[in-house]
Amino acid sequence: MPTVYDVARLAGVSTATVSRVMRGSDLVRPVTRDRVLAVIEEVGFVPDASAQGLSRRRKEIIGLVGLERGVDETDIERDGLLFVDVVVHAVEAVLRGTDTSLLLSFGPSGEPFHNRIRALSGKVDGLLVVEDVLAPAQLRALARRLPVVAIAASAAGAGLDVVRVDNPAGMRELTNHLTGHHGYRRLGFVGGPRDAPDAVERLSAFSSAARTVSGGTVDVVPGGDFSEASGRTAARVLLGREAIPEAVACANDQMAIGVMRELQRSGIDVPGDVAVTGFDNIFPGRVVEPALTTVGQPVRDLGVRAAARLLERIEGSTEPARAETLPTELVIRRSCGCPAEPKE
Amino acid sequence: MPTVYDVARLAGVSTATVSRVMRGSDLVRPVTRDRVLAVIEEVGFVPDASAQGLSRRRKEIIGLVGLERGVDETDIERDGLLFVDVVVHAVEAVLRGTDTSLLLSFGPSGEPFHNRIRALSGKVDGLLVVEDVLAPAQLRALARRLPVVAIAASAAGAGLDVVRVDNPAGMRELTNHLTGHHGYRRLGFVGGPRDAPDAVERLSAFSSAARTVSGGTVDVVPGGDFSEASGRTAARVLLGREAIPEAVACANDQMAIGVMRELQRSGIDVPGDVAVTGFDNIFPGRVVEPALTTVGQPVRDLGVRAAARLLERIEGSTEPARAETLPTELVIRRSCGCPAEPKE
DNA sequence: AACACGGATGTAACCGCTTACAACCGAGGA
DNA sequence: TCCTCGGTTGTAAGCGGTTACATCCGTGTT
Repeated sequence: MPTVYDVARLAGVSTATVSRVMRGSDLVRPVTRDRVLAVIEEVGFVPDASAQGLSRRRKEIIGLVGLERGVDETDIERDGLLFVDVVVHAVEAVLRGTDTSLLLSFGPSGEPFHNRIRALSGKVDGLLVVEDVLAPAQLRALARRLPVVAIAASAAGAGLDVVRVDNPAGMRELTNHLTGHHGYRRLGFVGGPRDAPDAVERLSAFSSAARTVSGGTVDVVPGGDFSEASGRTAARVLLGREAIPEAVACANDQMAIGVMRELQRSGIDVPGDVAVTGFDNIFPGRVVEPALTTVGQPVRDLGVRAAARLLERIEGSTEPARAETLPTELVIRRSCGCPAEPKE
Repeated sequence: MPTVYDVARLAGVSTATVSRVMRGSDLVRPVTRDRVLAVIEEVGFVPDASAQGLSRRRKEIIGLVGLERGVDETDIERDGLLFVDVVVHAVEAVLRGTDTSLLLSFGPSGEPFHNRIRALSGKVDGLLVVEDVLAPAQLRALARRLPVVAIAASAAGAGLDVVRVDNPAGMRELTNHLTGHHGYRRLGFVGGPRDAPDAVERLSAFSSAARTVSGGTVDVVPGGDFSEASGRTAARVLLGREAIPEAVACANDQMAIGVMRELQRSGIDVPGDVAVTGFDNIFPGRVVEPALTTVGQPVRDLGVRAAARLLERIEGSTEPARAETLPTELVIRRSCGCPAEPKE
């Protein structure tokens, strides 16, 4: 691999000049610049990022760490992809306008992954942390070492930048639709993983909203893992109850799809006998039968805002840390009992 | 940020010893090691990866570059996620057992992205290239600079490691099912992007297989972009034909779903009037009505094998470059005209 | 003609870690 | 007692860029 020294020698200049050309400095005579560029092109010189990073104290890399949920490989392949991947693509899109790249790492929360993240922190200029991969204390320790922005994390706590979605508002809106517009009273809820703050927030918002209407009851099936399979399991649990709720809300769309399919398999009509709703507004929810009523969240924006914020921090922004909450949107389709939408 | 020098001073040893402790060398007296570790823990020392990389000539980072297709952000969010993301997760899973991390970058093929990749090559020890992001010549130039493994690339050409899927075999098997088992003769095909070698291979395999049966004709609608929306567009094109094919195969599942939905919207029964099939076996294909008959490909394995191969190359393996072809699997569900599967 | 000045270029120190080699130390052997 | 030897630790030279500072050179001044 050619180095600046090789280029300098071949172009008959010093390494300083080569470096100046690479970085686009304007105090190089055009004729010199061209000579250097020609050599660079000829030998295919690409600067070593480690050397640059060491010298400039800037690696031009940010990291993103998130949870890897499915234990079953097939699950990962089929179900687990949506949330974090959308965030990744959004972040990458923001980075496309800069010189920095995205390093990523997934893992199950726990000691080994924590160590991995620690080592990773030596490779990057800043870190995006998705959901609760780290305990609050660990997160805070990390944030002392380098800029950190949390995405969809519960640890809104003091002095941390967080970007998240307004789960309570979305859930309230959905609940009002179910209890107000449709008049359902006996409600059910299929919960998600405990380490997903989103899931926790959704459940509590649903419960409290549901209980404000007179006669509203909530039958909670906890402990899903956001997969379609766990939705089916939850449906079986509900089928074993004395009375099945009139409407079942789920902590995310995939579980909702699982619930619907399992109910249908048992001859129950959705939404005729039981209404089912999701949360997230992912693609499959549009194509299932009946189409899924859900709450849409601006996942992509989540990534965009978090990336932008992190870049500012890396640039040295010192404005106080702040939690940014993005709005959700109720998406009414047919699984709640509403008629088919006119459009489409 | 504390450095080895700080740690060395505080522990009363030399930087060499600190380094030896960090790297787990066995020629450090246990008592010394413990003292050093205590200091490391206390000051929260994390080695700077740039300095390590420079010194060791190893960055412990590999890159993955792939195409970003959807121009429309919404499309990306809803449709575009599956193939490359599965690969990413698979690669990441392999890396989890090592000290190396994954750097990734997406972009539309073209000059700007090529430059980005070039710069990126200074940050990594090796590169995974998904589909045809680069022209063969560029790919080859890259491969001269550092280890490269191509995934699902057409450039099987000389001297390049490639891991891919046996599209022709899968397509042949599917075609045989349609023409043999079901006896369809007037066939249609909805093609994918020209820069997706998979799409190209699938089309040509389908065409040649279909034409080997007597009376087999193929009505090709080219130029889809793998999105559901482009499937709908293709369906509209087919609806404008004098005669709609008896069976329409699509270059991927998402387009197949689009085709089905658009046909159904026009009152056409699938599979009663027209059979539709996909390719990929993604999650939504299982939940649509009718469930989609498709060809499953081991996307995850693609990532796993490619990552493993790249790591070997980085370790210095000099065995000759080789193309590895993974098998596909016919997944029969209902959209081809077969009755519902007994199980599930 | 001597001199000041500013633009272009070169010199060399430094970024933080690794590692070849040197130095040191205590124990065992002659 | 002196030497050898193996195990432990220290010294210092890189790794490949960047950049503060020094140097050089051609003009314009006086």
